[in-house]
Amino acid sequence: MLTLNAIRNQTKEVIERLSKRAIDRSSDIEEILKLDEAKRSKQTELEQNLAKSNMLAKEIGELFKSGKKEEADIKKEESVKLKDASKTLEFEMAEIEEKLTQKLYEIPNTPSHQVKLGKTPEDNEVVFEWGEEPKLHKDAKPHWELTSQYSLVDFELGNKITGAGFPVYTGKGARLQRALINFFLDEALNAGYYEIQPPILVNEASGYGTGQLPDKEGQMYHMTVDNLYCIPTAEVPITNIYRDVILKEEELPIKNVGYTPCFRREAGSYGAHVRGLNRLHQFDKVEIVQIAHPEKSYELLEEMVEHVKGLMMKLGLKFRILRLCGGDMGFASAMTYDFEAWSGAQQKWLEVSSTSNFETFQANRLKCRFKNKECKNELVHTLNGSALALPRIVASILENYQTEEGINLPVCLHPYLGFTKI
RNA sequence: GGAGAGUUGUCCGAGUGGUUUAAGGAGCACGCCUGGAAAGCGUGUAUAGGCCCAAAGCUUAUCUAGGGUUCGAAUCCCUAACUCUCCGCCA
Repeated sequence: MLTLNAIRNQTKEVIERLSKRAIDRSSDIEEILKLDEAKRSKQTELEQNLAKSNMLAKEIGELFKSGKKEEADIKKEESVKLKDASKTLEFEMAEIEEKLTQKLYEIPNTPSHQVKLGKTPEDNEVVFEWGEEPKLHKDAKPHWELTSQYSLVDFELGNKITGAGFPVYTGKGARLQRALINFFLDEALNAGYYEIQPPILVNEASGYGTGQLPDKEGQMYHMTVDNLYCIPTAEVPITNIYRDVILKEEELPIKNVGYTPCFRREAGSYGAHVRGLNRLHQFDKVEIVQIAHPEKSYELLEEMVEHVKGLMMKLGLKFRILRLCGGDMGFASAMTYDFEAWSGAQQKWLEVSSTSNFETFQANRLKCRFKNKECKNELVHTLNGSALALPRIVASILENYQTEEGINLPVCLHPYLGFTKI
């Protein structure tokens, strides 16, 4: 959620930055400003009333004490009248306030200056590309055939136990998963991240904190009996650690890493592009999260990008980095880099990481602040990125490293695997 | 799941309807004192808002949360969350 302060004091800049999402939000902003003003005038009126009531109550107390009951009764009547007036004002104010927050919730984050104006994925900028086209033999197969040929993933079995999109990893497939998770975690630890193992069910407040609620309610699995949600990403519990927290400036930046399974309903997406491991309801991901000083956040975003880059290079997978255009960015993001791994047999790019700076958008909802040099509380910036999401990495590895004699796994994984080849 | 007890500021802790404008203590910060430190003394010590160009000042709300009773609620009533103890169940 954008801060009212920004909308009020930097109106022009907010509208300008929002326009990069290829939608004009100026009328919404105008409405917010109007509602804000209306709310404030009601509030002033209400508070003056309350101040009077408080004074009267005190006077009545003193009159009672000195035994002047009749005078007290007169003041009582006055007080009752004031109270009615206050109730009306309070109601009116609450009504305006609700409209205001509703409107605020609907406004996406303002893209950073570096983000290009654009509407669709075609407008995204490729900022980096690395690796060579794998030389595959003529019978090279897509990963969903390899997984069944080598008994790595059983989609049918998952279908039986749970449903489509919940694969069962078996044998070397399961061990590859475990190796990747450990590799990603160790790499993050070496880069200075602190490991967290969070709950994978979260409450409503956490959903609101990172912005999954109310807008993306349909994306999460919801346990209605206990009103808990399955996390769609470790970002939700790990960032919510800092909900309602005031940090010391010297604690920043906080760098956390966590592995969790992730659950996404992905309602309405079926067909060829969800084949095999391309899109699942449950998948594994190692996530890096940073809580940053506002002046340092973009530097740290680049640092995170470098970290993910390093992972891809060690895995030896051809990949590219996109800086998303305004229209393709997530609702809460101010700037996002997507990493795409090349899938040699499918001949297409698969998104394997999304690394973003949310600036104060999440921090505002989370109420995560730090005490700055003037001892004032200031909102932090939050950042996160996948480092990395497993299924599509597995797909790329299997497809790109396949030979007629089997699949040669990346050297960096050997110590984690206990075997080198499938 | 059942029964009981609890939740007050950074922390401890007093407080059963009106000088609570949240006592007192500890911690922390600053100052005095000191050769330096401790002790001692003094001052300060939350959050979110509103009025205001701003500051100063004034003001509202916040004693786990949300409702209610009352002229007036930390205090009384209702609901919920959490913590502790005992019982039950359990990897």
